[in-house]
Amino acid sequence: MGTAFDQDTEQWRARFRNGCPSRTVLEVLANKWALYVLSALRRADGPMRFNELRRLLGDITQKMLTQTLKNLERDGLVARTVYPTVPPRVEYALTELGVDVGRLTHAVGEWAVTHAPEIIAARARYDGRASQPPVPVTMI
Amino acid sequence: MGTAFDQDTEQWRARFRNGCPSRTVLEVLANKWALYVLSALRRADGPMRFNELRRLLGDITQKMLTQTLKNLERDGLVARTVYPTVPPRVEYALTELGVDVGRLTHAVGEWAVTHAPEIIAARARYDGRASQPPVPVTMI
DNA sequence: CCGTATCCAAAACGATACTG
DNA sequence: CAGTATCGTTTTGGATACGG
Repeated sequence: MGTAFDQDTEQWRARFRNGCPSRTVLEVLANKWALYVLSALRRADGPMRFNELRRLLGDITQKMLTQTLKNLERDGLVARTVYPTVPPRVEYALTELGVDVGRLTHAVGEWAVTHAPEIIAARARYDGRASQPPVPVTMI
Repeated sequence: MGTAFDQDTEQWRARFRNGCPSRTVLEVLANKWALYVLSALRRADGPMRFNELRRLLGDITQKMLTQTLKNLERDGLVARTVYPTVPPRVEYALTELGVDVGRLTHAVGEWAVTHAPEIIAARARYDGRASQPPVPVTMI
């Protein structure tokens, strides 16, 4: 028969078997550009056009911007509005949920500002203090 | 000459050029097993041995557990202690920074519990409500 | 202007076999 | 017990060309 410990363990395990919301949220944010697109839209505090985003982000390719925006739209974080003009005009803006995610990423950023230097230092220690490039730690 | 807007834009861009701490933190958490290993060590609230972790996590391979622990150790989140016995005994525990990351992931989990269902619903809407598998949304 | 489609390289992940 | 080494698959990101 299972002990009380086994039951707790099974409960704990169940959270990882699939559908773990923490994982879902991290999947949204963990790809290369999502954080930056979100930040750009948050900064704009209003709708932005496709090429406006592209110029702001600088070195993102069309493919990756399209893909990132599509994912964010799918996840309900960004709203896409198409104006049927010629040439076409497409605007992107944060949804309510997107604004809320922005608060979450801001919290992560706050934590990062104070603790990422410790992570970077730990890495330098682990890597054997050989030829460490000068890392700017004052950014967000 | 640059306008005030251009200067703000350049400042904003500078945060993405490299060394963005938010990115650093997400890199730590975004891989497949880090969150779960962290959670296991947090739950144990003390040192755990390699195979103890392996059994608890269930379907992780040796390779991925080794790799994940190595990364977490490199990032200063987990402390590895080797006892020179035969057979060898190796213990893993959260560092202070690891405990602190635990608080961060807990915050993400809290947000996820309340909002991941909205993300999942948005995906279902976007995907055209075709054959959605029953998703358990009450987990962490 | 706002995308798609295609191809390619690199990285993450997993299965399996072997070692002090 | 606690790993390392190797190999194959899958996923991710980027470059380029083309279309409504």
